Amino acid sequence: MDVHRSIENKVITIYDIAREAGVSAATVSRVLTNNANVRNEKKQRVLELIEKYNFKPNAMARSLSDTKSKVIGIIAADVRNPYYADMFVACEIAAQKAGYTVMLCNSLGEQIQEEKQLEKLQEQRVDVIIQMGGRVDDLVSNKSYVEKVNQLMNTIPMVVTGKLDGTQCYQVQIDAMKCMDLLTEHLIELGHREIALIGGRMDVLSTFEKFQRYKQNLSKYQIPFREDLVSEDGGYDYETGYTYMNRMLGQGIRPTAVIAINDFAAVGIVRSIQEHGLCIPQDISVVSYDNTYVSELLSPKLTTADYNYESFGEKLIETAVAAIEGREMPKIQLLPPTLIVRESSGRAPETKE
Amino acid sequence: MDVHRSIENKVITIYDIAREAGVSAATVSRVLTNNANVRNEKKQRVLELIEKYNFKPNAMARSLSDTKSKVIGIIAADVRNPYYADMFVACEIAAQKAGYTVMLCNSLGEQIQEEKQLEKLQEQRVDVIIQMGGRVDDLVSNKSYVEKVNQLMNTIPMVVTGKLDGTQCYQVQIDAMKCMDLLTEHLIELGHREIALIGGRMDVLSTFEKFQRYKQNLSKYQIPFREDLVSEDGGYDYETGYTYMNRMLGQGIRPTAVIAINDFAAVGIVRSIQEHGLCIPQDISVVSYDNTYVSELLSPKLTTADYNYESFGEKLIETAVAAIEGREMPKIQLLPPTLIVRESSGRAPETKE
DNA sequence: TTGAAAGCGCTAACAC
DNA sequence: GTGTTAGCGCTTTCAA
Repeated sequence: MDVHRSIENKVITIYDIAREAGVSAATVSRVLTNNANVRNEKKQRVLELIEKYNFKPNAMARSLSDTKSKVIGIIAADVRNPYYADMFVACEIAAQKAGYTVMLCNSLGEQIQEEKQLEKLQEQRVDVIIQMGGRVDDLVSNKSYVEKVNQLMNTIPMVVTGKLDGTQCYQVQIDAMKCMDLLTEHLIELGHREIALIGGRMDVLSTFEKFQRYKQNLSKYQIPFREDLVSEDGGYDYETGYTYMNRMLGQGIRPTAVIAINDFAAVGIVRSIQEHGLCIPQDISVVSYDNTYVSELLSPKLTTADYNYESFGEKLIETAVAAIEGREMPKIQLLPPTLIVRESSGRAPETKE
Repeated sequence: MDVHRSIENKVITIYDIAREAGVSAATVSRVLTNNANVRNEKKQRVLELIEKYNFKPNAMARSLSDTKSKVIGIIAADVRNPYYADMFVACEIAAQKAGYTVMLCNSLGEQIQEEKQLEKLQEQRVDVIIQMGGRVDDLVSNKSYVEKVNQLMNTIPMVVTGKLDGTQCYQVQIDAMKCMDLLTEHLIELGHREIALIGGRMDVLSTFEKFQRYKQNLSKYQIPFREDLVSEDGGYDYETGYTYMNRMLGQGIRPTAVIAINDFAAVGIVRSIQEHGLCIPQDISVVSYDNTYVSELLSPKLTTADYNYESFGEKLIETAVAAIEGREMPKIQLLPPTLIVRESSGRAPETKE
């Protein structure tokens, strides 16, 4: 017994509208979709009734009929991470502009979840799936996931923020190398030559690329690479930054600058440095990736690489919509980051120059 | 021309399965829904084909047929705020357990957006709508929004994290008064008697309640209420905390403790205090609301009121599902907060005792 | 310009 | 147990 659908409140359909307007359901549909001519007089009558009853066409019925749901499925690693939250909201806004609705699923680091989400979105008959984070970040793509996706892509196109080798997913990525260039060049210009790199796992594509680029950049400026200035595999959280920085400082290793793999790691790094009685940026500069709001909350505020989430979202949706419509798009699109200089980076200490 | 649906990859239906299994579509449907007996032999044949073709039933068709979409619409103010992100993820997890999918919309502080989202979710024929933040936070509910919601509730039940006077929405709220009790009692026990309250707007229900309770608690402990220790209407962000604390300290007003309206405001307050050369908690204690991860990132880590997002999400979904099924539920449910003591609160300075 | 009718893919009532 | 049938609410030919 559904209390929310009493007799006087039955949910109304185009047939109800049609009957009262003295036209056929087809005609009501025509004014709804607005892609066929209807005599103005009738159109007005229909419009008034729609208004009167606050009629909203049933999206399920519509998509059943034209096999397009007008919804974009999004799988994110975790929206509680502001990086994904920023991207998701940017996508939502862009999608709305394009006439689409989004449906968000969080995989929360669970590989099984990712596959379940894929299936769920498939059941919902979303028109396209965008995946950000998770398996698509892997340096070497997971075989069974690739198979799953390939199977799915027989019917639903996908766009990812990383890659998925062996699939035809569209890739919209931030230019990780360029990010590293921005950060290292900024530091080197400030006179730094002992630059640490902390956080991140090497089996993550973007991290791996950053690490490679870091080495290239050092050698470009004739700075020797030092094993003791980079963390072995770590994570992307506060703990990672805090632990590695503590270890480094504890061993008497004193870089003049630290590149954190993201804003969270940076927070841990900053805390460790401050607890060691050192000042940022006077003694040590700290820079990072992502430019989430965390970088503005911290004291000092962080110098960080920004991705321009708004245009990232737009590009993602643009690509997704193009994929739906079967229009050609480049398989890989790289987005340029920009550097946001704040308080956490400064000239290298005198003694080091 | 849909490139993703070539001939060999047509999306298959129960009819395809039925034909190949030599049974009727109804039988396939029966094994799908699993709520009618099917001879085991046939069942197996069907199951194998489902597996073979990786068949996923079309959720649109299903909901069209039984007028239940099994999706829960969620309107949040802004998932980029960790408070909402935590709640959303908790809801998503609870919803999945209950066999539901969630659809998230962010209103982003736009009143028009809120109404649009309502309509969109209505079109999607979600089974229930949960709104967290936005108009449901208003101390005095917006007339036209109430009307809109009442209209909607003829067909779709709603549950809100605040209230909507003049509607029959289910309310699942955090006990704001209890929150304030926790914080003030903690501070008073630590010997504080000059307790400031910073941030928040008085036209927001929970803030208003906190403010009232703050006054009650002071009087309960015979502490005089001082106008100069509370901010007039402010916001819920870093700036608010920073600005008000600066003003207070600048005017020579020196509370021994500050209650921030949320973690973000707390960050601004902490920074202001530190910039004035004061120590937390030795000179001034700072406590806040929400226990988002921000409270752990900050230095010192914040003492804050926690809401147990997991059970909040569960309660929200439980109520939503009950509403869908027409089961009785209390119209108002209050969730008890708990106090998380970290580094930012300590005994009041000696001179003040 | 408009209506009749078929169909989108599924569920459920009804027979057998 | 299982098939037949009738919708669910919309869009879209096809005729008129």
